[in-house]
Amino acid sequence: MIQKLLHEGVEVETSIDGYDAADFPEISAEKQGHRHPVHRVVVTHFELARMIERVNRRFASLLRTELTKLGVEDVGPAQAMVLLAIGDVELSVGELLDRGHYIGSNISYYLKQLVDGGYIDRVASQRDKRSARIRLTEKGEQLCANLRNAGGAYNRVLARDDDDLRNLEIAFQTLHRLELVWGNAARYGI
Amino acid sequence: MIQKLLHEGVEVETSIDGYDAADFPEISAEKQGHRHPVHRVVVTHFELARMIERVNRRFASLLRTELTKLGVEDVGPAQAMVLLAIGDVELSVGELLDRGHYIGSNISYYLKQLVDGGYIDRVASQRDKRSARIRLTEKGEQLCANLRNAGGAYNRVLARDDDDLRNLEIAFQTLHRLELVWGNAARYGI
DNA sequence: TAACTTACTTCAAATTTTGAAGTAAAATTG
DNA sequence: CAATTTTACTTCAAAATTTGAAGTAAGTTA
Repeated sequence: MIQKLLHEGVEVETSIDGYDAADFPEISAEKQGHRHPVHRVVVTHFELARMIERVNRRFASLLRTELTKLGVEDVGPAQAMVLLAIGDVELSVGELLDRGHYIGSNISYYLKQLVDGGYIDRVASQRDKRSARIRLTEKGEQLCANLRNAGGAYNRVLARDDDDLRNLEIAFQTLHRLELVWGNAARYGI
Repeated sequence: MIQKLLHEGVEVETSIDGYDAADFPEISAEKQGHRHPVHRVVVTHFELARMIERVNRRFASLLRTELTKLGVEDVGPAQAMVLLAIGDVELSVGELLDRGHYIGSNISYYLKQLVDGGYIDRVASQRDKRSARIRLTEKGEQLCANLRNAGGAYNRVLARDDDDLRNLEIAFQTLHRLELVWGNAARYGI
C-alpha cells in the first residue's frame, strides 16, 4: 500500500495513518475550505481527474437547469459552453477549436445548430474564404448575458474574500497546467 | 464593461487595464505556474467552468489513448472512470453514484457492461437484498493498476516540488468547493 | 499549373447521458 | 400483519454529445 502511494501520488509532510485519507481525499478537504491546506493529503493525478469530471457534470447540469428556466429549448449545455467560449469577440472556427480543445467536426455540428437557432453569425472571411468568421448575434449575446447574470450569484458565494480569490486563481492556473501537460502528452506522448 | 466585471467576477488588487485579462485569463496564467499569483486577474465562475470542461476533455482523451495502448477494447474512458471510482473498496451502487454524481441509470448501464466484460463483480447484499455490492475483479484491478502505472509519469511531472503539491491540493479543495456549491444549487436553488 | 496543405463541413456511427417506467425488497403505517 | 410507501436499483428507448473518415473548396508551394 505504501509503495503504491509513493509511486502514484506524492505526500505532503510525514504521514500518520494518512493512507486512507489518500483513498478518500474528499473527506480530508473539510470545512476549513478557505485556508490553505496544512496537513498531509495526497492528491494524485486520478483523484484530480475524478474531481474534475464530477465538477464538470455538476456544472453542466446547472447550466441545463438555467437554460430551462430561461425557456431556451434549442440550446443544450454543450452548445451554451460554445457560446460562452465565443464571448464578445469575433473569431474563426479554428480559434474556437483551440479555445475548447474540441474536435473539428464537433464544433461544426454545434455551430450549425447555433446558426440555425439564430445565436451565431457565420461569415466567410474576406481575406481567406476558407476561414469562417464567427460571432454572437444579438440573441446569442442576450443568452450569454442572462447566463452570466444567473452565474453572478455563484461568484458571490464562491469568492467571498481575498483568500477565496487566491484559491480560485491557483485552481485556475493549476488546471491550466494540467491542460498543458495532458494536452502535450496527447500529442507527443508522456 | 467595468460594471459587468464587478457583477460577475471579482477583482484582485487594483486593476490597470486588467479588463482584457479577465476576458482571456488563459493569457494571464503564464509560465510562473509554480508560484502563487501576484497580480490582478479575475477568475469567474464561467472561466473556471470552461477550463474544467477543457481539462476534462483532455483527460478523457488521454485515458482513451492509454486504454488503446493497453489493448483494452471493451472499456471506454467513461467506464474506466467508474473503475477508478470504485478503487479497491467494495461498495453499493448508491455509494458509487455519490462518488461520481452520476445518474442512476447511467451507472447501471456502465456496470452492466463492466460486469459483462469481467471487470466487476456484482453481488446482492446479504442484509439488504435490494442493494448490490460492487467490487473490482482481478481483471478490473489489473486494468486500474495499469492505468495508475501509466499515470505515474504525470504525477511526477505535475508534482515536482512542495509548491506544486500545495497548488494541486488547493486546486483539489477549490474544486471540491465548486462541487458542493454547484451541487447544492442544483438541489435547492442558488 | 499540378500537387499539397489548410480550414472547414458532412455524414454515419459510436459513446455517453438522460428520463420514464419498471421490479423487488425494505420500512412504515394504520 | 396486511397495505402502502419508500428505497435501491434496473431496463429501455430516446436524446445529446463525441468521434472519425471522407469530403470540398480555397490558399500555398514547387
